[in-house]
Amino acid sequence: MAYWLMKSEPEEVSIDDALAAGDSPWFGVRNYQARNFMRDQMRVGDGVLFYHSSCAEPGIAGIAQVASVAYPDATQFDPQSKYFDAKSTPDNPRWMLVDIKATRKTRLLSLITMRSLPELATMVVLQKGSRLSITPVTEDEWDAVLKLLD
DNA sequence: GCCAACGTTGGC
DNA sequence: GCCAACGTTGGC
Repeated sequence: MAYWLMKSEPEEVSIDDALAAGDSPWFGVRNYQARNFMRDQMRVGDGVLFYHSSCAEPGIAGIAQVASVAYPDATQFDPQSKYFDAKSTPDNPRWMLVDIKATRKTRLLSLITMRSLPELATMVVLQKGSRLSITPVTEDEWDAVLKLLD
């Protein structure tokens, strides 16, 4: 079992949206490293910290689980989508995703608070220059975050 | 809106 | 394969 932090812009998909939707595809990732985490390393049942980014109060807003293995992101084939990729074909899809199931909304653990806590200092998302939308979380970091959210 | 940091593209 | 130019992310 592994753990992850996944960023979502709440204007697009918030923790409330995700809770209402049930299992839903984590569409729109267009970064190879983030794709590779989903394609190669995620397993059903992995723990996910649901993070709100590009908003007034960025931070961890809920808990989720990986709910499927990887499969092609349908938005890459849709010319109407802002995630359309003309260089990708159904025979050779470039972008993969997993389904995510939100399990609960938590109080907001803000980025500012996260930065102030020594037990979270090792988190990849907090490293200087880090902007990956999906980052691995260690078991110690996961335990520390859940303890803070209790 | 700014801009640091990082990723991608494409000419050579 | 190098690397300059350009694009994107995302906090502030």
